[in-house]
Amino acid sequence: MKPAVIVAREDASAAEPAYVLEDQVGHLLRRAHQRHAAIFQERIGDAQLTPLQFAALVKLDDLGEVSQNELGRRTAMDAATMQGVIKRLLARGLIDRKPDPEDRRRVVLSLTAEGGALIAAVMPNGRAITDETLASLSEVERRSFLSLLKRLA
Amino acid sequence: MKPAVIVAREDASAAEPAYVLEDQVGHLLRRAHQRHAAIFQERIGDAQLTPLQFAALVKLDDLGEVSQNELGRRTAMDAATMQGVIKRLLARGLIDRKPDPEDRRRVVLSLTAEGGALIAAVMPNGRAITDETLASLSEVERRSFLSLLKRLA
DNA sequence: CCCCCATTGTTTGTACACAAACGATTTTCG
DNA sequence: CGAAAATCGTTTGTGTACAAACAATGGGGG
Repeated sequence: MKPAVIVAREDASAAEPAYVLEDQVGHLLRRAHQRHAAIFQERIGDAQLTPLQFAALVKLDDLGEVSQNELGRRTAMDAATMQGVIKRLLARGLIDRKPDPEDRRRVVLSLTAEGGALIAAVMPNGRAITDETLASLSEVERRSFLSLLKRLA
Repeated sequence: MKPAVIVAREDASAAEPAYVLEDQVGHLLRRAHQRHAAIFQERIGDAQLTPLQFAALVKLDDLGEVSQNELGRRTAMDAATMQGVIKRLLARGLIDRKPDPEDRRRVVLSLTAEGGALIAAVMPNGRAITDETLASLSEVERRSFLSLLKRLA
């Protein structure tokens, strides 16, 4: 026999369920992102390369030449963050930077030969990082998770 | 009639599908986390309170008295990050800090009256932030997403 | 044509995030 | 017991992340 109504609560006198930090999206997103960053660092194969730097190189590889702000929009970085990322990639000689003759506010960014070689070399590691991050999910669960996550972002 | 094999590729000569930045878990986690942080800031109701500070206050409210490292473990912050968070909460008088008589390495943290009042006041906003972050998903999708996300984190 | 307004890139200041190294304790185990 | 190992909190250095304010340039609409 089954009771007509089941009431399960942390505290029977509480009007609302408890606020459990570990169950909040924000906390879980932060921890998942932390874990991914750790996997990235361990597997990318270049100790100096960070997730944002990798993203910038991937996009430059896709797009060829772009302005700094444009690249920022494509990689979801704001202008101030972009500043630092670009500075470090320039210092390593992975990207090139020149003024745009058609718009003197702009600078045009592109990969150097070294940047191109590096991104080609570490791209497979990028795939492996994605796989390992999702390793605890089945193929079906991964697809479902990614599709839901995309709708949140 | 159905062909025996379907091969769909970005580039017929490529051995692997393209690496699309926008489809990678890492990028999506980062963007979802960014969006959540923006919603948090706009809705928490206290301009100075950050997600980590909120998390620390929530946990202190749960636990009563804890050491600094213990609180760090419960909120997924490392010791160095904790340092800054604690410093700012102390400066605002939201938490209290005293040496542990039983272990001279430790300091014991707890909420002050103000800290307790603040956390009680903004807790409902915390719930609203979670709701708004997940607003684009149905009830079933939310449960599914959170359960998958928890397994990743 | 010219002024307003948007865009581009830069700087400064605050707040995570973590590695690495440190001194001071406490615990463990030979 | 006493030395080695672990834990606790701190500091320093690098790298995101974003708000806010800024100068320079570009694009329109009156």
